[in-house]
Amino acid sequence: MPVLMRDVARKAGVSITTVSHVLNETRPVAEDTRQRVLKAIQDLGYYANTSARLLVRGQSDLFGLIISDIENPFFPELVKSFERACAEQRLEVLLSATNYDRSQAQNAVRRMLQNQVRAVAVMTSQFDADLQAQLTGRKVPLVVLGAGAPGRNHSTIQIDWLSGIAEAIRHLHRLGHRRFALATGPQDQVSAVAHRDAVIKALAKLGQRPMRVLEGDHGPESGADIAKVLLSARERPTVIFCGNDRMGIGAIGMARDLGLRVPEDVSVVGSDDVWIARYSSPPLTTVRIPRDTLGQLAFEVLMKMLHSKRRVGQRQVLKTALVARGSTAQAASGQESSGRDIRSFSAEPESGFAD
Amino acid sequence: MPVLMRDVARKAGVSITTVSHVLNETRPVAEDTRQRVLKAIQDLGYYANTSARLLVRGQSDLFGLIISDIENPFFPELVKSFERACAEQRLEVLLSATNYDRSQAQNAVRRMLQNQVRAVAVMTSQFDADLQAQLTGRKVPLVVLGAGAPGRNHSTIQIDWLSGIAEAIRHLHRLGHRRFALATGPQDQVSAVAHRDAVIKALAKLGQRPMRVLEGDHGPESGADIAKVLLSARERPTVIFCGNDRMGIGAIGMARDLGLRVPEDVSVVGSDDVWIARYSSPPLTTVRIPRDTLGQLAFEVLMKMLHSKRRVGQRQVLKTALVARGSTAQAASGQESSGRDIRSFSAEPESGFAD
DNA sequence: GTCTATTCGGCAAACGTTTGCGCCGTCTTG
DNA sequence: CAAGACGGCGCAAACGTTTGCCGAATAGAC
Repeated sequence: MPVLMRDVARKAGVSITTVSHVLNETRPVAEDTRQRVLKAIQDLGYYANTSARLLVRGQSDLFGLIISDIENPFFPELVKSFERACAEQRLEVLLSATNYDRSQAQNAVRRMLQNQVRAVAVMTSQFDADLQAQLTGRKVPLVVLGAGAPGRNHSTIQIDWLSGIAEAIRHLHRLGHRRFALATGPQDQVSAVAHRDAVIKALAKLGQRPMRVLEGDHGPESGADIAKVLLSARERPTVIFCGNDRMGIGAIGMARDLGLRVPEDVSVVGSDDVWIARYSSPPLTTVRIPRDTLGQLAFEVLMKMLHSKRRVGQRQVLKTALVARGSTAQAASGQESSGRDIRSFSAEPESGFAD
Repeated sequence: MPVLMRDVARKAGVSITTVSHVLNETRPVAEDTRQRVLKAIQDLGYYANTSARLLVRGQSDLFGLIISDIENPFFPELVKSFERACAEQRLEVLLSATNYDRSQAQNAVRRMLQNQVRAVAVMTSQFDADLQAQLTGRKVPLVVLGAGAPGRNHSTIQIDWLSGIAEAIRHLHRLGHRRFALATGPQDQVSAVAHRDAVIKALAKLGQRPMRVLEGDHGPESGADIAKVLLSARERPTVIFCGNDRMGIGAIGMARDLGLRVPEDVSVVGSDDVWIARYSSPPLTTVRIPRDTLGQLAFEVLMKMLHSKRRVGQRQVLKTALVARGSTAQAASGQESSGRDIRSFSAEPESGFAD
């Protein structure tokens, strides 16, 4: 039983044209007429039918946001900051998750196109050139966050992992750590590869190499599994550098289960700084990526693309930063020198933990 | 530059009618014609314009879901299970968050109505009778989760806090605990009140009363603040029973900061069983509310309402259950008898921690 | 060969808005 | 008092689909 504009018009004794103009403030209407119309709208609880409006306008008030997984605590904060930025311009957000599945990513794109979003921000690995092209081909401004090669038709906001990770590595190095192990995220995700490479590069700057590199799936269980392997080996690392906070928390839990103390026996570093990192025990040292800024920035980039004639892609870089907390400390003495000269450990990812 | 049905029709050499029928499988089309049309659709990358379709059909393929806050880790799992249930019936989900704000709740309702959702599930305290009426008045099937008085025009799925909480209390009582303190969520939220009442009732069954009841805001900081007050008092509780897991984790952190051991010196219980509860240290004992079932159930209730002529509201109850983990243990001896006869402590909420 | 049944597919009207165009009074100006 | 300007508003065409109705063509029955 929808209430239509004509109902409002009849009740206010005007034409639907006038109602429309009152609603959209798109041409002056005499004050008393205006009041009558507004009253009728109130009384009837009228809302404009979005479909009809969209159909004739050919343009929605929607910005799209495609993420990997709403359950991954990395994303909600991003979603919120993006939504906040949009809300300020009276824009709404159409959210879609890929759940790490290519076909769901395709589905997300379809949703965006069908709902005629004005622009789209994407942060997920399941987003190949084809999917990008489906959007850019329709002239939909697109910004790819975190991963993504720069292209002429879309913008990118890249995460400068190196800044924060180098800071973390220097910090640990100063604390005497020389035996670093790496628990990476799934290496079929661009961002996880970027993270891994940054760690290796930062280590290299200090003349170090990771003892071992093991691949997980970004879930806490995989962090625990990897920690178990690392910590039961003959030569234990003094630092486990994890691909995200959830793996870090899993690693801390496993260390405790193995009777080791964190950070006295082993330091653990996470990545992302999701809220829980502050409340684990010990609180997790991590590399923060500023998600509130990220959402805001993504929005601004899209706005700029919308308003410029030449829809050329921009490229931005967002710095990360070390957040030092309780899960890292001075290296246990007696180990710090022995690890100095590591010879035969591979820096290539080993398998066994990908999902 | 949208691709329209007429583009497809021209390319396939048929009328738009035929294209439509191919698309919707709404009347038989000769196989070769069908193939030509499908090919054209493929080649052009055509997607039906949702607005136009909606406008004529008068009905969308959308189910609405209104939650409080996407950053609250309670909700993502609910969202996902609801989405999964919908996806199986080829329905999409329109998600809106109130962010604990009445005007945003109103906004969410407007979105639902404007997008002509078929049905709506709501789980947030910011949802009064007026908002409900706006939906039910438009004959939109509505199910209210968790809180909500039953009504004739909408369904409810209530959370039976008592089942799980009583289990937890009995468990703790058997372990010798007699000094319970309560860290509740904000008491202007129906669900937080229900939770509190259930705890008090479960205690009463065993002839106990809470030593103190302090009100927080469901955030970890408030859990920490409350723990500080409780644990620095002369008479310490042996159990802090929290309104949700985040407060529980905050409480554990504070206990550690105060030099107390969990669970040896004080047991902490959370509520909800969000994923992080498993990975705190010690892992948090909690009262689980089955969110996957909840989303599924909400969907089924809505479907039933849609398909029955008389849109009368149903009422369901969902049981909770204790999940015993490492944050609870035997009460410290020497305290367990002294708390036996508590006299003068108030069981009414004290103020000072609401946001 | 005619008639009927059946298969296939097009025509055009709706869906609820927005908006260009234009009409009707009233006010201002000389 | 004539004429132009202007404020206030309505008419009707469009937006891209879906779908009831109908026509054309072919096949089958007699």
